[in-house]
Amino acid sequence: MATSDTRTRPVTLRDVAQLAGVSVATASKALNGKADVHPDTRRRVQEVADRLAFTPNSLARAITAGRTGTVGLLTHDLEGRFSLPILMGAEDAFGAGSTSVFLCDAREDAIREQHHLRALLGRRVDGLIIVGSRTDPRSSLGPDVPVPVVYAYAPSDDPDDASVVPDNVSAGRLAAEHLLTLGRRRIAHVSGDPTYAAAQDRATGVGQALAAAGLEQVGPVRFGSWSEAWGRAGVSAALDADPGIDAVVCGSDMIARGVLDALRERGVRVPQDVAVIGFDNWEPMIAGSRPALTSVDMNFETMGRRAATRLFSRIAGAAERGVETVAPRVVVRASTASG
Amino acid sequence: MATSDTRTRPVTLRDVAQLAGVSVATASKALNGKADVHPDTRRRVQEVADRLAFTPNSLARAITAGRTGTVGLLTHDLEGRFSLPILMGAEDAFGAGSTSVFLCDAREDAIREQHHLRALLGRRVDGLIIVGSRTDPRSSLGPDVPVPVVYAYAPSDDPDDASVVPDNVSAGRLAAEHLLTLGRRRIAHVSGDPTYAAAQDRATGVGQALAAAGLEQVGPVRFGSWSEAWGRAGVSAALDADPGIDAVVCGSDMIARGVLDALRERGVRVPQDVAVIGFDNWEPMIAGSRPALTSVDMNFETMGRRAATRLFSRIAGAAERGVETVAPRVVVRASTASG
DNA sequence: CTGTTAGCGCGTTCAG
DNA sequence: CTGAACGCGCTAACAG
Repeated sequence: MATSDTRTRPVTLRDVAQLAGVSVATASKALNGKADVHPDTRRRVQEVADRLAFTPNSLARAITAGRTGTVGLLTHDLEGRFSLPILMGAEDAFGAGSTSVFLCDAREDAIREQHHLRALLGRRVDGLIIVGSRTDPRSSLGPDVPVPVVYAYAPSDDPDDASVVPDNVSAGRLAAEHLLTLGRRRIAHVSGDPTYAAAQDRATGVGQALAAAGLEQVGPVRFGSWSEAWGRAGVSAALDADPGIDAVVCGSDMIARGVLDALRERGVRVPQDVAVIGFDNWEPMIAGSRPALTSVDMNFETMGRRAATRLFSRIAGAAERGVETVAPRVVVRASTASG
Repeated sequence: MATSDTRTRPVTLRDVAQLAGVSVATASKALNGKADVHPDTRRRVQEVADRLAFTPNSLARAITAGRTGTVGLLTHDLEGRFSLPILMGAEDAFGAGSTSVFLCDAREDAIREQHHLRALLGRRVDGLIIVGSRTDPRSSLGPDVPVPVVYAYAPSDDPDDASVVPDNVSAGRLAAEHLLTLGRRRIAHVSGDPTYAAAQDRATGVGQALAAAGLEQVGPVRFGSWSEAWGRAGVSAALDADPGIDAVVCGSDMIARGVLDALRERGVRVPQDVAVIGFDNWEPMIAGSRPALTSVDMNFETMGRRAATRLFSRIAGAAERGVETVAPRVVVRASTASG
């Protein structure tokens, strides 16, 4: 039957050369746009290659080139909230085609990380992007990895490594400044798990902005967990303590979602009575919120692009080290609409 | 120290052999556990390899082996809702280590798909998994792809291809049967975009279960969009038309989330007055819902494992063709708790 | 302009 | 038990 040739050996350059009646070297030069090939010859070779659907074997090419045109993306972010945008940014930066990305999920497990690391190095990736699951510094892979490494989202604890991280302090500042711009003066902050650097950093940023405006935050930062349930509970506690609150900074969009629900149920109007802002600009949370939620976007795609770009520089031999932050931006929606 | 040469060329088998004072062949045999090597020699080679952190070059190995130990996962699912669980299932099935996965995002774009396809084939992947963004059949890559292909989530329109898809008809049936088990008899169905096969299939399943129980659905299937807003609007319309509804099947967890909110705001108690069930068991939606949402899990990870397993069979030469469905399961939570 | 030769890193014969 | 030689697919350097 037709499937007899199931294992059709892929077409090689040799096949093309043979059918075009030239040597492999000539065929190679013709297809790679090198000089010193007669136009006619080039065209003929090109034609045959197309007809045979010839795909050059990158592996063989890699042997001599010394580079495989492949990078590894080793993530610990199970759900892909950070790693997918980063992957997309990286794909963009690498320019479709010349570089491909191996994605491995280490699931917060050092053993698995080690394992994938070996697998990736064995496949001779040209470089590695390591994505953490929180913004707290993580242990460096060390200087003995034979390829350049860039850490994304979670920085390496070794300042000599290259890291690209979101700027949560700026994000906090931006959030508070946005509320201040609207004329809000009695601002509370309901955040998530206080063991997360992201929670602390955002709180720091909020504090800076308020201090700069000569204001004090209404009540302490109410830390809890990264959940809607906590958002509901946290804002209730805040309102009970200080009914005069006119804005709430929420540690994440999920928390904001809970805050919005609780406010609505208490009959507090958003944004007229209280303005609400979240962090992450996470579509699934934003989409259903009432009113539509203003949020600080951490620009993960940019982070991916930057990580990829820095990795490229390092692959090319540049020194590239230290932590680079990615500036966030406020996406304004109804929950802080002026008026 | 050694790190002076930043671009430390990866250690090759030759290096190991030299330092161990043996030939490459001996080193190879020693490290690969082949017979006919003196135990002492083996140990010495092993030691040197460890000391040098030698990682065998899979690329070179692939040359002779004819297989690269690499598969491509080409997805159109931007957000990773399907492709990430599938990736994880695939990683599991491949057994950590021997096989790595190239993940590419084609973003619903045929050009990009073609492009990534070439890149993957050029890297000589042993096989491909193609993940669609909806369960509607997609055009086959055709028989000319030189490696085995398995389609996941979206089946190929060519029955000779191998596909692994969620069983949405069963899912609909399971959902309705679950409600029937609870004693609910007046069941409405609020679903999403009717152009999606998933919406139609789930509706079909619901209809089958009701018919089998000798019941009629309360009102038509209310199609709309895959959004919370539509969930709120849809259930309101349903209730206005038929106040006696005692259960609602929701086309997705997002819709269910909207339905729950609308019911609560109307003073309808869940599950006492109306039971609610969704589809997908999507954690971000489930987490914040009040009460906790019962949902039909489509078992994406299983889908990934099955896709990987079938791909393996095909790589090994098996015939493997046709569409395989993955059975869903109901995850019961408070929104349908009995009592 | 084109063909020949060498070699990349590794596994695999096949002689020693 | 060991080592030299071959080949995988391709490109670079050199001859013609």
